[in-house]
Amino acid sequence: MPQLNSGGGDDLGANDEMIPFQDEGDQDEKIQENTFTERDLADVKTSLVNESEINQNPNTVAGPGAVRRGHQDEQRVYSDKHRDHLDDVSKHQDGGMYKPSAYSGYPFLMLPDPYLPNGSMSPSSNKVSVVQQPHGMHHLTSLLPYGNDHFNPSSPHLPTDMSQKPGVHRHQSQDLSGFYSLPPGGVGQITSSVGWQGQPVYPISSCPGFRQPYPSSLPSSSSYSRFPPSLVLGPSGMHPTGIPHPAIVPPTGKQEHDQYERNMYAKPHPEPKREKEPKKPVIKKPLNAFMLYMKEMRAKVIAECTLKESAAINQILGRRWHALTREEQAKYYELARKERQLHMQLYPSWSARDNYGKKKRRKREKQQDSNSDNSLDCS
DNA sequence: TTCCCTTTGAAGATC
DNA sequence: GATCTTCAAAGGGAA
Repeated sequence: MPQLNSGGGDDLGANDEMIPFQDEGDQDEKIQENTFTERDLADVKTSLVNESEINQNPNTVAGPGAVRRGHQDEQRVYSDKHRDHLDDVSKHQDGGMYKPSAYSGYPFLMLPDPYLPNGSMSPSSNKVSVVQQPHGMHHLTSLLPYGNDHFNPSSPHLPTDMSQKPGVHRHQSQDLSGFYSLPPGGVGQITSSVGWQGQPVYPISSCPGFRQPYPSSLPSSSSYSRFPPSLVLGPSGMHPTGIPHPAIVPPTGKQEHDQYERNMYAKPHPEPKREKEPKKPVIKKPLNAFMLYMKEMRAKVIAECTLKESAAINQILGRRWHALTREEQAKYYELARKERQLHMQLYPSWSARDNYGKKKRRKREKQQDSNSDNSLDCS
C-alpha cells in the first residue's frame, strides 16, 4: 500500500527512483512556456484537423500514438523531476520558501499525515492549514465538501460491506469532526464573480495563441471547487444531516450524476422509491493533482480559447501543466495529497478497485483495435 | 442515449 | 520490482 510508505516520504512520488531531472532550468521552461502557450491552440486545432492526415503518414511524428508516447516519456521524466522538486519543497518548507498559497481557508487544520510515522503532522500539512495568502481561496474549497461530518464512514450512504474487504487497512481519523468544521471566513471569501463549473469568468476572446503567460500565482477566479458554491457556504448553508459526499455518486451515468449534484442538498434523503434500488452509491476516486488543476483552469482555457471540446482543452491543459513551475505544481500535488488523505479517512475501506469495471469499454480493447488499424496503415 | 476523446496521476493488477 | 490497466473530470461529438 503506497499510503504506508515509510521513511518519511509522502505520496507525492517515490523518492527511491531518482532519475536525474533534465533540468532545462526553470528559465528555459519559462521561455518555452510563452512559445508553448502561443502555439497551444494552433497545435491542438491543427492536430485535430490533420488527425486523419497524420494517421496516414507514418513518418509524421505527431500522430496520436506518437503524441501519446511522447507524453508518456515526458511524463516519466517529469515525474522524476517532480519528485526531485518535492524533495526541494520539503527541504524548503521550514525555510519558508514553500508556503503554499493555495491553502488559505483550508478547512482541515492539523490533518494528520498518514505518510509520516506515528501519524505525526507533516510540516506541509501544518503550514498549509494555517497560512493565508492574499490570492488564496482557491481550489482548496474543493475539499470543503469532504469537510462535512455527514460523510463519516459510518454514514448510511456508504456501502455496508466496505469494511469487509480483506487486506484493506486504513486508520481512522482521530477526530474527523475537527476537520469538518468549516471556518466561515475561509469559505466565505468566494465572491459572486467566481465562475462556476464552466461558466466563463473572463471575457470571451479569440485566444490568439495564449499570449498571456501562465500566471505564476494561482488566479482567484475560475472554478476552484469541485462543488457548487452552495456547498461552500459553511455550516449555515448546509443541511444538518444526510448530505452525501460529493465523491459518492449514483452508480449510473453522468447525467444522473449531474442531477444528483443539483439535488444533493435539496434532497439529502433518498426518496422511498430509491429504497428499492439495491445499487450502492459509487464512491469516486479522489482527484489527483492534474485533475485538480484541470478543474480549476478549464474555465479559463475555455474562455481564452473559446474551445468547448474537452479533448482539446485537456491537451492544452496538459501542456500548461508541464509549463508550470515546480512550486506551482507542488500546490496541486499537496492539495491532491490532502484530498487522498481525507478520502482515506472518510472511506477507510474504499479501494480504487471498487470502481473497476465501471467503464463500458476497456481501453485495452480500443487500443487493440487501434493497433490493428495502424498495422494495416503502416504495413 | 451511450461512449469516445484527451490529459496526468494514483492505485490496483499482472508478470 | 517493473510494467500495464483502470479511473478520476469535462463536455462536445460521433454512433
